Amino acid sequence: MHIMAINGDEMAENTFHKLRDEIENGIVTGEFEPGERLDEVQLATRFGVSRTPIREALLQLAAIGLVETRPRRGAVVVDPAPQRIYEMFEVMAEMEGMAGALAARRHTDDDRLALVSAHEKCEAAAASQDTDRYYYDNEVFHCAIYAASHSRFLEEQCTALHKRLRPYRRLQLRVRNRMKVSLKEHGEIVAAILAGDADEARSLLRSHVAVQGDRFGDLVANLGSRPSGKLPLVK
Amino acid sequence: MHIMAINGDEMAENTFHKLRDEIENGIVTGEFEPGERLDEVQLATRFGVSRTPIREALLQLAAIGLVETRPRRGAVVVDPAPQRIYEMFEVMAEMEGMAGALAARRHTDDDRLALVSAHEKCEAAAASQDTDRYYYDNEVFHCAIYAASHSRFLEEQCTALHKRLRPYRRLQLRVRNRMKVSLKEHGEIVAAILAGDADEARSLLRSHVAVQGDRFGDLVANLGSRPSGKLPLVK
DNA sequence: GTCAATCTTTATGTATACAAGGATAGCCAT
DNA sequence: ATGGCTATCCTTGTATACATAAAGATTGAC
Repeated sequence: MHIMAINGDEMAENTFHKLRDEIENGIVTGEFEPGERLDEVQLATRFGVSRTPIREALLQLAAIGLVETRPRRGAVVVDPAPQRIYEMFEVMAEMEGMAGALAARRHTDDDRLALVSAHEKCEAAAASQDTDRYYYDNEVFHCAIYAASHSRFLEEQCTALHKRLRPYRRLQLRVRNRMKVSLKEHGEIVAAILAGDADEARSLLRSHVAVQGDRFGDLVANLGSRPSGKLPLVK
Repeated sequence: MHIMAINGDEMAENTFHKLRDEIENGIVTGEFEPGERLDEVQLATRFGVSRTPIREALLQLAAIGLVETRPRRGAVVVDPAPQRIYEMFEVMAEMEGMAGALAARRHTDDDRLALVSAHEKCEAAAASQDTDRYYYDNEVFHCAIYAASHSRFLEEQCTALHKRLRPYRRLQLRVRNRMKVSLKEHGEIVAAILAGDADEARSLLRSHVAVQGDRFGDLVANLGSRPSGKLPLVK
């Protein structure tokens, strides 16, 4: 009798799975900068494995859209233009709005608890001016909404996009007072969802996530201060 | 026959690229049935290559969500439950609605031409009762809307989801009169977009794509009769 | 001194080899 | 005969080897 510690989701991962998560994490964390070349042998030696699982990880990341591969030229971390980042937020806003609308209609008691709990944690983080903690709790909050939509597929799509936008979301928090404003919007969103007001939840979430008006300018401005943009070496 | 505009970027693909497209095509075509196991050596011998590029192709397809890989157990074609298919259409409806809304606001003269032209081709196909042709022209029509949204990212997302839903969309066309109804809706959608009525375009596209009410029942019913007919796909 | 062509080098892409974990079938016990 | 255990085989997962194209360096010409 083995004790199967595997709970629904399987923890049994292969090497390339772990590598994929590791590299993916490195990308959204910023350890691997946008535009940076991801050398296979370099990564292989760094992680103490052969090139094979590295390649497999990189190809999966390429399929997701986190890296780009040019034939015979290897993989580089994607470096989306501001326009594209804007488009991504635009789509994200729509999907979150959808999730909120569905959540307003379909949420269960458990969802209510999770949502309120996540919101309270955000409040605590904001009260203690802990940006990092707010950054994390904010993610939990949004994921709670995805879950409450009771659409597994939508939840997956939202989570994936959310992950890709992680670096830029973080930049946004650096804008003055953004945390306070964000928290206030969270409160209204929770109220709308709990009240079952789908339309209100949708529009609130849409504008909460969208990067419009000044916020787009703020984002672009912060992009510049990013250590990225490896300038092509002038010979 | 698409006219794949080669825009500066080279089409120079590697073996695993071609294999990926080949297998992906086989999946959406129905050659590889849902739930079918994809044996690596079998595919390797079939395509006359080694296991390496096959694995790379399968892993990319796994990242996209067209196949599932269980550790040490190989890859199988995903076989989504009706509930999940419904969810996918639900999300697709929202995204198409968004594309339509953006298209209504942002479309250029070229977009108008492409849209009207695609619509007319659909009319011709419907008039000649050519289901296969309608199926293809319908895709072109929807892609024209994505393009008119002038959001490259949204366009990509829509195209990807559209591709994944291909098999089920085809099933829907088998429902009596669906082609006629679909065409009528297209006409209204075109009118709304050309008129610049974003809200109308959104709601029309939403209900055009969504699988609600009877249509969900029709879909599920047709799912059962699937394995019999390998879907001939107009390429 | 600059530019270009060719050679060298280095990294990618594919094939093959090796290791290890399931699956299956056969055998033993109840 | 049936249930469980074990041994074998087969497939996946990873490492290594080899081929080839692209980037860089070196040398020669103008």
